[in-house]
Amino acid sequence: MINQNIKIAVDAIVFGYEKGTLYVLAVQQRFGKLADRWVLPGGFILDDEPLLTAVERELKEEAGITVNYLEQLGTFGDDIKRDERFRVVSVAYFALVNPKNFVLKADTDAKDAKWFPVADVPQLGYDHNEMLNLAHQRLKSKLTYQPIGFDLLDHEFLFSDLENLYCSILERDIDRRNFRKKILSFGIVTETDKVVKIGASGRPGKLFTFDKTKYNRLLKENFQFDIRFA
Amino acid sequence: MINQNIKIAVDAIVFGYEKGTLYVLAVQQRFGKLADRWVLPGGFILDDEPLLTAVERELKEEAGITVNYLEQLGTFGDDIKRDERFRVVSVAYFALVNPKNFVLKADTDAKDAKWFPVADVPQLGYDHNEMLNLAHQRLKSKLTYQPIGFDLLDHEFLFSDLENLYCSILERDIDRRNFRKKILSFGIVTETDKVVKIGASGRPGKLFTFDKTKYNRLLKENFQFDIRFA
DNA sequence: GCAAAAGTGTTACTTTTACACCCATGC
DNA sequence: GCATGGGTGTAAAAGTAACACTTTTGC
Repeated sequence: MINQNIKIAVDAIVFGYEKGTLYVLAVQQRFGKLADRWVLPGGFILDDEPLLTAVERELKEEAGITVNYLEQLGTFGDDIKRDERFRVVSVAYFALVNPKNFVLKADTDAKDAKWFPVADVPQLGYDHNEMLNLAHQRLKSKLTYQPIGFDLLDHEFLFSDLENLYCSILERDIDRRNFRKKILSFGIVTETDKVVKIGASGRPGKLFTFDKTKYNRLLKENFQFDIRFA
Repeated sequence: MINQNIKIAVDAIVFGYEKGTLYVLAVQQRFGKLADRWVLPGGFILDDEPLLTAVERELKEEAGITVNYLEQLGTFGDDIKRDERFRVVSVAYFALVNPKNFVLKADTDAKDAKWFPVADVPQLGYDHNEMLNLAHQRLKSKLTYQPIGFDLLDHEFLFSDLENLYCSILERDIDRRNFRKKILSFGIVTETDKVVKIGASGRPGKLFTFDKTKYNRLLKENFQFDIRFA
């Protein structure tokens, strides 16, 4: 049997969105050489634990959250000194959550857990800024060909929320009329009969929901979600 | 220091294309419980070896090839019994090569190395059919938004070669005129002054090359390669 | 009545699709 | 001269982009 002296970890890049700002979750290490440094949530996997389970466990333990969307991003194992203690290969996961749904609470390994605006993230430990950059790119491109924006919003949202999410994450202006037309043409966003008003002034707007069931049905018929325009 | 009893491997899904057929490279195991079984080329990584280097080494050792294109596909580590001997997490790589450029030669660990038509692959060891399926999907989708088809063809090729590659891999008909117009409009395919004739009859065709330098230049100016049509 | 956000259509332009005939060669 | 594969243009249709005014509400 072969001998190998490498450890396997998972790390998660968890994005949250609120009022025009994109955030990423970081935790402050309690122990070790990088104590007090901010890093992405993550940790070593257990011998009998699937990778996905490990990420979910770490997110629960280190920040007290359960995400809406989770997919593998990529594995970091080319730099054999990415952890200076010993060799660690890390499988990075890309996750989305609505920050409103949770109060962050650091637990076991983490001293603190916090949302940082992606535009203003400190230097993180290990190669975690690199992971974050990759995830950020993935988020931007995925937003245009998969309806993942809804995983960052409330279950019921205003059309302007969706529009602002796209504008701020993609960092460009979007024509409100064309955007609404396009999204509605897919038929995966449903108008509720609720009307709300946010703030002190302005006309109240209707609330909408994302119809995931319908989306999954359409997928089978070769439907392609696609929003790439000015 | 934490204790972990998990091994890390890499595996490669190497696609080759020739005369309208898509092939995948498999090797026959020489040792162990799966001796004689066909599997994807791959193996355990060394303690001080980057993942990418490990894949390249295994491809060299087990089949004697060097690929044209290599990227990470994904990491398989959710099924903790995917290798029945002990737990192995495997990082799968997606690779493209022109089969004409090499004569396969099995070496060290592999008893034999062989190209199988993707449409007619035997039952492979471990979860390698699953990896192959994922890679096959990736190939199909990537073909439409990245100019990777050229890595499967000769350096100089006929337009009909490119067209047939797209038709056969995407499994649909393509309008020759529209296809040529679109590809040429990108300006990344250059006409050489060579003219060749293949087979016994028909008008000779011009040879073309893919201008990678120009493609990379265009990428910086936000160029988007994109071929999705009937 | 005014400030603020929601809601709504039309037109020009660009891109995509559909489609068929002539050309060069070997036999 | 015919069989085989290479090379080419145009018109209809669809989709995208650009653009501004009216509505509802709170103050």
